[in-house]
Formats: sequence, C-alpha cells, structure tokens
Amino acid sequence: MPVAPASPSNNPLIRRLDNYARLSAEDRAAVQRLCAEKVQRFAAKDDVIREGEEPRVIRLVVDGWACRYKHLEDGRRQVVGLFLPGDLCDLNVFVLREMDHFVGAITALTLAQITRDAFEEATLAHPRLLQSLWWDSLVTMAIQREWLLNLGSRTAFERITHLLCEIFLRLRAAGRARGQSCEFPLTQAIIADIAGLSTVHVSRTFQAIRDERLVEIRNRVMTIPDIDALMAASLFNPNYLHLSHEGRHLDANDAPGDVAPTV
Amino acid sequence: MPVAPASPSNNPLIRRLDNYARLSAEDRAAVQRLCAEKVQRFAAKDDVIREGEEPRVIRLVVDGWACRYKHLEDGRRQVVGLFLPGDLCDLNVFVLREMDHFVGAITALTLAQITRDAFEEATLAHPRLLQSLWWDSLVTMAIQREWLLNLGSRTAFERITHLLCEIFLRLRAAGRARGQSCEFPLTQAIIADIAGLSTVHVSRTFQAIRDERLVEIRNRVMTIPDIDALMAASLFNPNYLHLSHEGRHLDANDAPGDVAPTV
DNA sequence: CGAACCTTTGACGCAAATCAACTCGCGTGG
DNA sequence: CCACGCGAGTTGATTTGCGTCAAAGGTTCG
Repeated sequence: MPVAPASPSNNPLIRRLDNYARLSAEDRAAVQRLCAEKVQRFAAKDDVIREGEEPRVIRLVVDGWACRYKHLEDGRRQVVGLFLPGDLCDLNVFVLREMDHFVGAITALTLAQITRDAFEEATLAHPRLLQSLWWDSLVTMAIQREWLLNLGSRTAFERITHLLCEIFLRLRAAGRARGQSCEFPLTQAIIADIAGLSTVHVSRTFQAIRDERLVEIRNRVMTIPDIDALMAASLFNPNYLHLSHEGRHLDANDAPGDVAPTV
Repeated sequence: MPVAPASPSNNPLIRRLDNYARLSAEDRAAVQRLCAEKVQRFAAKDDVIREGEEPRVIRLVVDGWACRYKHLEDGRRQVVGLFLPGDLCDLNVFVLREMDHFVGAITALTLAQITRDAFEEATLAHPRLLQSLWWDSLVTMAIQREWLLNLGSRTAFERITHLLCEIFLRLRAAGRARGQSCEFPLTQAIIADIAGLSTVHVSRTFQAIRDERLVEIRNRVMTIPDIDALMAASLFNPNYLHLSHEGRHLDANDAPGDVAPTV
C-alpha cells in the first residue's frame, strides 16, 4: 500500500499555510493534530467570545464564517474583521488579559480550540510552521490596513466591490472557490456593518453592481464573471494578501509542488 | 559610587514595555543594546520604506513621529497607522517579501534598525522581552481595529476628538506627556488623511472642538483641560490600549514598582 | 521680505443617512 | 392549509454631513 499522497489537503489551515511555504508531511500532521484537539460549535449569530472576557486559547475556524466586531455606547456597530474557514483567531492573544472586541458567528460555525501548550509544543518541533503562522498573522494585519483604506478613502461602490473581491480571492486561496464562484452567506446588513454604510445604501449599491454585471449573488453563491473587471472597478491591489508564495525558500523538500506533478 | 538606579528610563521603548510587565535590569540592558545598534535619521516627509520594497529589519522609533500610509491609483491617500516615539515597526515583518504600504516620516525622525539576528538573540536570552514585544504587537492590532471603528462608525467630530485622545494617552504611557499637555506636530492635512476627511472639514471640525473647549493646540503643543470630557465626547473606551499592566504576573523581581517607592 | 505652507471662510453640490412603507420568501403553528 | 410573524431586501422622499472649488489670511523659514 502506497504512502498517503501529500496532495492538496482538505484541511483549510494547511491549504492556507501552503500559500506561504510548502509544508512537509510532518508539518501537516502537526497541523492536523492541532485542529483535532478540541472542537466547539456555535449557531449563527452566537458570540464566540465577548468584550471583557479573558482569551485563553487560540481558535481556528474549521468551518463556517465569523467576524470580529465592536460597538459604540449608542449601538452603532462596526465589523472589524472577517474570519473565513482556515483563519486563525489571534496568534498569542492570551498575552492580553481582556478582549477589547467581540467575535461572533455569522453562519453555523465549527472552531478548533488550540491550547497554549499544544501550540508551543507544535511550533517548537516545527519551525516552518511557526514561520507560516507568523505570515498568516502579518497578512491579517495587512488586511486590516486595507480595510482602513477602504473605509477612509473608497466610495460605497468601491468598498463593496472591493470586499467581494477580497472574499473571493481569500476563499480561492483556501481552496474554497470553484471556478468563478464561491459560497457567500453574508446578508446586506453585515456588509453594511463591514463597509460602514446603511443597509439601505448597500441595497442601492448592489443594484449598481448588478447593473454593471460585475457580480451575481444567488442562493448564497457568488459568481464573478470577470475578476479583472471587478478588481479594476474596486481599485483592488492584491499585494496586501501576500499570496504569491513569498516563503518559498522555506519549502519542505518532501512537499508537493516541489516535485514533478504526480497526477 | 552607587549602581545606576533602575528608575523610569528615558528610553521610550523601555517605558512602553514597562506598561505591560516590569522589566528586569538585564531586560532593560538588552533593549538598550537593541536600540543602540544602528541609528538612521530622516527629514520630515521623507519615506522610510516604500511600497514594493523588501523589509529587512525591524525599526524602532527613537524620536519623532511617523506614519504608515497607503494610496489608491487616483491619488486618494489614507494614513493607516501612527508611530509615536517608542513604537516598533512590525515585529517580524521580514517574513513578508514585499511591503504593501509606505512608512513616512511626519517630523524629523530618528530610527533604530534592529537586525533579525540581534532580535532573535535578544529575545532568546530574555523571554520576558519577547512577551512584552508580543504585547506591543497585539496592542498595535487593537489600535488598528479601533481605527476601523472610528472610520466606519464615528462622526467627523468624534473621529478627531478620539484621535486626539488616543495620541495623548499613548504619549502619556510612553512618558511623553506633562500634566495635561503633550507635543503635537500633526498638521490638519495629516489628520484629514487619518480620519478620512477633507482638510476643509477638519478645519471646521476643529472650530467646533475649540468652541467646546475640549482641546487647545498652540505652538505644536496640545493641552486637554478635561480628559474625561474629551473621552465622553469621542465615545472613547480605553480598553483597546491595554494599558492596565496586564502582564504583571511576569514582572521581574528586581524591577522598580515591585519594591517600596524609593524616592 | 518674499515664498511656501498651513489654516480659515464662503458658496455650492453630492453621496449617503434617515424615515417610512412595502414586498418577498420562509418557517411555524393553529 | 392558511395565517402569521419575521428577517431580508427594495423603493421613494427628504435631509444632512461632508466634499469640492476658490480665494483670502496667517505663519514660518530661507
């Protein structure tokens, strides 16, 4: 019986980290172990952790969508981050004693809890893994910066098309797109909270987007017929996603992608 | 001759990290060595590093103010981060191969360059230091999130007063405030680029702020007569700055603040 | 003492918020 | 099976916060 092929994994985190540097079979096994540790489920709209609580574990989104959000005393709400499958919630958050924001489930959600000890053990034994997790964390910060540019400088039309573009590219990098389509469970109300707009204006803006045939959303599936057109319309510069396999000098020797294609 | 007292340092980074956990004399010495490594100077408005360039070192702001900024193809500019004395530019940036934004000097600027090797050596020998640097990095992310809330949900008046409030508290934590005053070299144009507003509207908003006697700015010095009033006006919740000495369980035994006050 | 840069002021226009119905699909229960 | 409620999306009328344009003061510095 042949060794199990180290082919594209269906583990979303492995897929993601592979964007940075190809992991060895052992690195992958370590990630698998981390993800299997302890699983937690939430219903849509539940809070995963609330402002003021103490963060004790690192969480990994195994399946479903979630977001970080904050709000002002008077109720105005702002989503400040979006978690897609394979995303990590805050490497090393436990350094802080108190959450300054909420994490909430958007859809039904499955999370893996990674304890501090398991994390430290895994990264000590697998330095390439630590590098990759660092990369992930720096990309998260880069996305936050791009969102600042979005809110501060783009029009409503550009903000929303930019967001759709980012979501598609992130999902594709996580192996969760099919051709020009991907799942899309966001309501216009959440998009409004991300883009800092009213739901009414999001609705109107979507009509303009549809009129230009840039994006089609039906049955929780988004289709982008011409990604280049969408990128142009939203002034999208993909450099902030750092998806061009920047850590390739770290690639493991036994990793797929180094060797001749096998199938 | 007595041993030099381990009293509040004039090194801005030490002051800052002390907010999290009190450093030992050796930790402090290690930080001092890092900061002394190689010094670089810039004139106001120079770029420290440009989009597309490769980050090779960690930089520390020894003196002066700087910012991160991005811009859109058509010239719209957005400041996405502000560096005050003692701030670190991106722990571990060298994991990324290409900058996705600019770092520019606001005032005349003195930076310390910290090489990867020196950084790794120092943190290996001083684990408390690594924890403290992690804390700093997580606070930077928290500030980015608060800025998202600012741009997405606050009015022009709230955005600007919130920014002024944040700057004062950050400077005070770095030991750079005197009573109700601190230095304030920002022009209205930069504030506009931070707050996503036009310079004209920043000017008008400042008049309203002055009318309410919340802030006074004269000769590059800002005075806040009633910080509580300013916080109320800007819906300011200081939790995101994580200044409440959250890592106190890590305090070094020989650190000041543990022992009875000496003077 | 003049030039560059910053700030202020006024007039006008527009993008997006607000308020208020109204529709549509969907699940639930009487 | 229909009534009902509810969340999500749409539409129109109106208001408003902020941008834009243009010009005039103020400040700072070579």
